[in-house]
Amino acid sequence: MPRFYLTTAIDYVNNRPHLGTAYEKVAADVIARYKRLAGFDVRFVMGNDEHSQNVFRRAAEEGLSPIAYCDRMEQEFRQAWKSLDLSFDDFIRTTEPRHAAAVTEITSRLHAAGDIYQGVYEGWYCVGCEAFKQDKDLVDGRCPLHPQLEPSWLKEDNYFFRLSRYQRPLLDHFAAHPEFLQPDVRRNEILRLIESGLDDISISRAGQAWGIPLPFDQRSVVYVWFDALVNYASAVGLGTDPALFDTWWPADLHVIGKDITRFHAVIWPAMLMAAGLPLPRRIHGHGFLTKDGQRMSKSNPGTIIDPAEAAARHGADPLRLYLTKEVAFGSDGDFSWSRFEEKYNADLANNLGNLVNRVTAMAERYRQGRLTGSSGPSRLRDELATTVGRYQAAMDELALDRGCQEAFRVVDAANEFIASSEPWALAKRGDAAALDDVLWASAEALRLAAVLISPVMPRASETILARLDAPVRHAGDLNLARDAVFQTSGTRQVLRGSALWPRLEPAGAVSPTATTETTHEAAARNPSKAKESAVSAPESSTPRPDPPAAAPASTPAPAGAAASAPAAASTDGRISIDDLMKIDLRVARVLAAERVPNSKKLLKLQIDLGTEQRTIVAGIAEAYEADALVGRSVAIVANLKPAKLMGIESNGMVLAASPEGGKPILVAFDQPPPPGSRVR
RNA sequence: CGCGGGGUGGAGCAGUCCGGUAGCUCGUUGGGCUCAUAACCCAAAGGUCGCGGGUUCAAAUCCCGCCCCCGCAACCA
Repeated sequence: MPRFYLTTAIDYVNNRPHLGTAYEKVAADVIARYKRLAGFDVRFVMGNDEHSQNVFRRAAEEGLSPIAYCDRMEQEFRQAWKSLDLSFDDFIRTTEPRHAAAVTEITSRLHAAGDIYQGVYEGWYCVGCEAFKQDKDLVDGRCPLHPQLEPSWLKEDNYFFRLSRYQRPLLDHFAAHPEFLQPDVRRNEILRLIESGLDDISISRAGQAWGIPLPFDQRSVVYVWFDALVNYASAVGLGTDPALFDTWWPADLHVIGKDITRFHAVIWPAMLMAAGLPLPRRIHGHGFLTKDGQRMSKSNPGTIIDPAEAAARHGADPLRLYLTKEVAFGSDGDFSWSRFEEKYNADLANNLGNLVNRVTAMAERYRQGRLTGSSGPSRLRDELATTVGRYQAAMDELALDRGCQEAFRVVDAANEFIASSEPWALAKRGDAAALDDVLWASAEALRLAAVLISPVMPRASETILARLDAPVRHAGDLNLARDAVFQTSGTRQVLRGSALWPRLEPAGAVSPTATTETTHEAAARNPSKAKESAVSAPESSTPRPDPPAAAPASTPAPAGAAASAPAAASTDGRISIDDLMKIDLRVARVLAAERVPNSKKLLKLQIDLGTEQRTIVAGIAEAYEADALVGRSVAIVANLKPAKLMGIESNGMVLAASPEGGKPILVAFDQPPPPGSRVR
């Protein structure tokens, strides 16, 4: 039996999975299931990436040891994936011994091949990010994410991988294997990148505990990216199980997001070349999902959808169908509930679901469910054969959306066939033989549709096959060559059953907004989680709604550089009146306002505080015209340390409500108080 | 000149690499049918393919210039 080994990107566990992450997994699962359907022995691997410093910090924030935190996240991810019916065969975690063994194996090979050398990495290091920063990443010499922290100039003994050596071999490989990286946009992008020259890359970090030690220098750990890539090999036994490795390596397909193509299409192949291992056959960089046209991002909670919640709403199958059929695999796509419902009604309620109902209803009504086939009408049969061929061609080239369309073309063909052959008229006329043929053929068409759709909607497929009394009805047992073929003869006892996908009625009593509410609420419930963790500095005393979990029984977190507990946070996040009085809130009058050139959100305000005038930069340009603010009274924080924004020093902060996902709304007074008045 | 994506009938998209009838889904309108979840089938209306040049016998597609929209980043103190 031919084999097929495919992987998805492993996920950082510093955040919970969202629909964007789920999109990739669903697509990969559809491919995995399709390959099984097509007769391949499939190994489908997913997993988590756990050696990141973000994870380390995140665990500390939650009061957990890194590994305990990762254990918990594994459960969260597994649960999410389970709710989407993902059929992965293995789940790899980079903290597992088998992974460490593989990383050790690869780094040793690279070292032996002379492709690793020692050097000194020096540069600006931001403690907040725990990362080195390039000069171009710094604004006024400071890390934009942590402007209050002084970056430090660090020197670190580092090991480097001679990536530069592989420019030529990589180009040759790309030339010899046009299918190596898909889609073409990505391929061209990467080719240009390689052609422009490759720098050696640092592959180790000194003085960190969270990671896999370098075999030839235990004081350093392997840099997380280098470590993570190896998972594809460790999951099939590199360094631990040679027989398994020989069976499955090289991978047939890496499914990844377009943002990480360079790691997978440049660094990873070069590593493999250096290690003397064969390269994966194909890498597919898919696009991103947006929510209602907006990029999904933690800083925009309205765009974050919990996959399990989404699947719970109308079932995993319809969600899987949407993700597969409505988004071209490779391009970006959008998800919205209104569109989802539209598609649900069109494809599932009106077409596939209705077809199931009408076919089984006729079988029941005219034949007590008993169908017999002798020789089906050849026109329908031929048409279906062609469609199956197109389906296969599309799926083979990973055009999953087109594959789905072909599957639904089978449904259309069945509906057209029924309309044109009018079984109800045959029944009335008493033409039993013709009626039998039509009923049989309709049921066969429906059975074929169920087979073709099984990779996308495995549960629905099985339900339909069961109702049709199909000889093979378990998704895992289906075989395309055998089961996606129109049978001309046989006997079946068909069952009717209830509607698979009742039509969703728009609006009405339940407003569409009421449904979207759930996600908003979910996000709002835990604002600190929804906020991008990297943005909020560890020392910020943001009140945390969820108290740290009870002290972990396992090893306490090693005290890392920035792993210090949040300062001053008292029991429940509340502050004393003394703390409050530290904040000098004042009324100010806007004397002049102008847009900060080249900025999108910033207004430069000249304000009168009664005793003095100041310049304040406020991020309200999206909501307020500069001119409209002049003369207006605003509330400001007067004793905030100055900060530079777009090169302008801001001395204070204007208070405004910041609705989630919305534009700021200034704090206002019902009558203008004198400038300089204290606000308390 | 920051990086990237996009502008095709009312909506969402395909087609653009490799020029030659502008296609699909939804919606709308009319008709049909009654087995079915107000479903299904047939038909129709509806498009300056963002704008302006150019190449060509022929441009949505190739070339040049421009406009607009959306992400991301730089700026939410």
